[in-house]
Amino acid sequence: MRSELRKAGSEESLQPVHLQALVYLGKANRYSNTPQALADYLGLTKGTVSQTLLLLDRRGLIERFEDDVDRRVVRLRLSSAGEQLLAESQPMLAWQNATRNISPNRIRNATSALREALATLQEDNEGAVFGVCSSCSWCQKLSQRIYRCGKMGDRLSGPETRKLCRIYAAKVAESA
Amino acid sequence: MRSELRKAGSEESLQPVHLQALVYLGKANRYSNTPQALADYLGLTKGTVSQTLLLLDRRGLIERFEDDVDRRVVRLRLSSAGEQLLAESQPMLAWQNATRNISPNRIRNATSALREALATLQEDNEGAVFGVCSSCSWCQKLSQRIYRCGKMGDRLSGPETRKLCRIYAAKVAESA
DNA sequence: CAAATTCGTATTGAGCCGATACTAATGCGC
DNA sequence: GCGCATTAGTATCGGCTCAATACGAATTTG
Repeated sequence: MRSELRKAGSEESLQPVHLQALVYLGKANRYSNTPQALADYLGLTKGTVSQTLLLLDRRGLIERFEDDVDRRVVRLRLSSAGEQLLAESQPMLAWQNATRNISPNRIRNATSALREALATLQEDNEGAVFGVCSSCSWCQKLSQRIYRCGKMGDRLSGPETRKLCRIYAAKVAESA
Repeated sequence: MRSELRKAGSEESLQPVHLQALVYLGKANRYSNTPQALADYLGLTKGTVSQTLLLLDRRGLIERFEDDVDRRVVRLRLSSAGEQLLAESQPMLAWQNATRNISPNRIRNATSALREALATLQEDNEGAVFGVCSSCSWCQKLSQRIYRCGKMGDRLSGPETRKLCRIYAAKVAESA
């Protein structure tokens, strides 16, 4: 994975951590597109992440804009150049390819086991727990296409419930 | 994982990569305890790894000695201090704990799927393929406790067949 | 409104990392 | 035996990540 990331990044002369940041920003929902959330996700300090974002901004790969409500926080978004770079280099593609010889069923089973292990690991670490809305205990389905976050009280579109959130709360009573 | 490794290392003021190197050296068999093998394993250049080893040597965590046959190669071994540090910090312990709520059967299935994905990934990368002797196609069982590496022609003890090898060749005909 | 807290930034220093150049040992062809 | 290419490892240099610290600005609390 280290080699893979370094190779993918070197073609654009980006460091591994820059690619990881871009990947994250491409998946972060409205509650999670801030420098602090990215720092929690990457396990780095906010100062370090601030430097990373400075670089990505200079390269025109992300856009930064103020939050309307709390004018301290900065919202982050992939620029079109950033999305294009991500689509071209596809750092995760190698992993998808690596599973081509494995049956979908085994992949599903392995994925769910790993997801559980990750949740436990994150809890042990008392670190931020990230997850997608669709498996979050706060997520409510209002109608065919409208969801709602019970924690924040906002309505969410279907696509947004497939994004990554920093205030994720795992559903309990999964397995013994 | 990044946080975990950084935290475990910071207690000894070691960087993540240093711990990874120690973990590797604790698992590498007689064909794989060289700087070059470590570089392949970590996906770093030999020059970079040379620096890492210099540091680990200064700290007394590893021992370096010449190979008898080829006097260019350097053999690496954990010192007792290195083994102790590894046993205390146990960078992998967090992962084991994270799987405590998952049934052994699911863990086995997930592990085998991941192992397959890793092999495919390594082949795609044309990188070094590492694996343990027990699942290597070169490994022959001579008797109850004696094995043999068909590639190198050496006899191997039972414990050694559970170590990590750089000249690993995956068994074919596993699944479609 | 003052104090404490939180989000983000700027700066500094330690140290990883790759690139390059180098030495030394081995193997190949003669 | 004697060049030539190859391989294992080291030394040096510059770019850059990263944590620590300090700071400014906005928000919250009492």
